[in-house]
Amino acid sequence: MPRNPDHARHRLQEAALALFHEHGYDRTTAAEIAARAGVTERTFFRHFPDKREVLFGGQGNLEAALTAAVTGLPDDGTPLDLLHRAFRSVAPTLESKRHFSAPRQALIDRTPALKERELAKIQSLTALLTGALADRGVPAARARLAAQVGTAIFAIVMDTWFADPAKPLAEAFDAAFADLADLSQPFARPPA
Amino acid sequence: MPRNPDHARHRLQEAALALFHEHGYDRTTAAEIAARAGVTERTFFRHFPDKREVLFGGQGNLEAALTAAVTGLPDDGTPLDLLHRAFRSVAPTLESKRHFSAPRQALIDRTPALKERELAKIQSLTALLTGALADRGVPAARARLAAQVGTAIFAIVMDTWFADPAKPLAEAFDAAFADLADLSQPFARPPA
DNA sequence: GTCTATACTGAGATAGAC
DNA sequence: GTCTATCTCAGTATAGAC
Repeated sequence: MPRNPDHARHRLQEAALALFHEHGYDRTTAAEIAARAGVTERTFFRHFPDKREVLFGGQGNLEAALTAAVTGLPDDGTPLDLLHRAFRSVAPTLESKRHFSAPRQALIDRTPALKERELAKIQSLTALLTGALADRGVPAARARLAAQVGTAIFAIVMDTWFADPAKPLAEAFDAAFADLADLSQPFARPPA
Repeated sequence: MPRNPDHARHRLQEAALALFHEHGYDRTTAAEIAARAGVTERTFFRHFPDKREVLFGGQGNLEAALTAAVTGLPDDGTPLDLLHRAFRSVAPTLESKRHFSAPRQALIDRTPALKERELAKIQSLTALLTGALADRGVPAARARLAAQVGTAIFAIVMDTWFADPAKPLAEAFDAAFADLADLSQPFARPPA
């Protein structure tokens, strides 16, 4: 029997996304995914420690790109400014993958188990960005707060962009970071 | 037939925390928890939809208190001010429960499966606060951003407070919101 | 309360790449 | 020969169905 050493992982991910889309996450078994990919169930769990992870593997690119951007950007600006520019720098890449990431996100949003995993990934990104800011000399507490606020903005922008891709991502990031300032301004109750 | 179903739930939670502490989350089975609480495994899953949830049941009080605070506070101030005061209002309650919540949090922090669930609970709180702010007239996008930033601050403050309870929670909230103002100050002015 | 599907784990064997 | 990916077999625990 022929072995397909490097491609089994990728085939598993494609099979998983297709089956999840057809029957839903809960109604798709790991054995079914493995069968469509041409491997055994046990092989599935060697590539992915659990069923949720099959949709999140190979996502290290974004994390690496963002941390590299934060590390490599010119020195001027506040921590939030650094994150703002880092987010802008990955906007083209994100936009080029929308055809894949949008349906994937829709699936995640309607599957609580996957939503939990996504939140954990976001927290992992927050930790990486905290470290990247700290490495540049930002005091630990400020770095952490900035990273947390930054990933919160990132998540909101991505969510609204998935709902309506009309506005370019870079502009959405600009608007969201500008909105941060508005939060310090008062608001009025609606007329009764 | 047990006569105190409400107590069974509480006994299950206490048994779970104790066993998780003794043997770790992964190495504790739902059957073991049920046995120590004097009920069957089936009863465990009737009270909690899954094993993770046993540590998060009965946490609706905090969510209710925070949303009620946001809804009931006087009108003046920014969205972040509202959240700031809401957090301050629950600080005494949080401090009174530290003897229970601190070891619980330590267990969550070293158990990825529980950390995921906690992040989902935080997101649920974020959604509630977003709604509470929106009900007061804060525009939807601003409400969401404020709630997201607010819960990020809340999580950071709780984490540092668990690590070092020396500073009172109310003061920690004051300091964290002040730090946030520092982070966003450069963005308060329109770009040149 | 009972039964069962399925997610996940461990140990050992096999097959090909190097 | 080593190394790594895969398979086989046997098992436990969660969670949902009955």
